[in-house]
Amino acid sequence: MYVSARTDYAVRAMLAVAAEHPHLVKAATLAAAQDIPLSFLQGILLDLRRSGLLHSHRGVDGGYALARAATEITVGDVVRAVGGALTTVRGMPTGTTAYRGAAIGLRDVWVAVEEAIEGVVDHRTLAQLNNI
Amino acid sequence: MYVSARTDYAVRAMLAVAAEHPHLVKAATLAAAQDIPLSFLQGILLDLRRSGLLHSHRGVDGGYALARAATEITVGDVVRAVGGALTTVRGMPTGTTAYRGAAIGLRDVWVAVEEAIEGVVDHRTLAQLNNI
DNA sequence: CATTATTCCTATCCGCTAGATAGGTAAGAC
DNA sequence: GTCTTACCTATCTAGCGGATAGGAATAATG
Repeated sequence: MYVSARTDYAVRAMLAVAAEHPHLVKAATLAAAQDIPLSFLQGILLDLRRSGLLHSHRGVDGGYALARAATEITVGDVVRAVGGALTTVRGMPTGTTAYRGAAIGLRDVWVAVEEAIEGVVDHRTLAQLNNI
Repeated sequence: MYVSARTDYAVRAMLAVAAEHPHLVKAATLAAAQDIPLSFLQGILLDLRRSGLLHSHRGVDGGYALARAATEITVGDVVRAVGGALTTVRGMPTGTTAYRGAAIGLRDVWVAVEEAIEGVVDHRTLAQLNNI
């Protein structure tokens, strides 16, 4: 059970952007505030923009802002935006793997794990996390 | 959220061994039955033995057997045996990471995710999964 | 309108670890 | 002693984490 650096960084960056809503925040500012390698962060921000979670603007005083309200974005949305599926087993989405023999029942365990994770991340919005 | 190949293989191997309890099962038999690379599986079996989940025996008619009853081994036990901590974020155990600024609340989310996963894997025994 | 500074965007390269493989060593049964 | 099997070590490969360099778009300024 492993949460990748890419996923962790993505949620932290989204929270930092949400805290400044609706103002634009520069990638360099996010990198410094959350201690994230800038170039790596830029690739993550690109994924978040393509997934429709962020809006970007170039030029002087450019930066990133939330594409919709912080109350309408969950942690699960962010995880799926940068990682594809919420949960994977050996790189494959949970539930697509074919088990056989004594391991047939294992598939249901991984599915149950995924549902348990969904129960947490799909009910935590960025707005809730920002109200410390 | 990733389940590594190592973890998936470990649980499948344990289920295959449990199905033959209390007879010894050879590593090559496990590899063929569950379609796991033999050499990779041998390293996993070594971890499971060192963690006290398996008992091994060398020589002719050697192999592996459960160290305790299948009713007393959970999926969580196996996951922890091969992966160290049940859940990690960027390679660090959940709860040990230090967040700051707008991301302070994120730690509690990952902790909640870990507890949700524990609720599943720590209540599924090998015996339950073998009774299909 | 052209220039320029700023910023997002893209492509490429490097180190590390997991996944996977092959070969050699030690222990138990006959 | 010989065979079989677990056990250990070394090696190869692909992908993630991270760094560097440059290109493309935007807005301010003269």
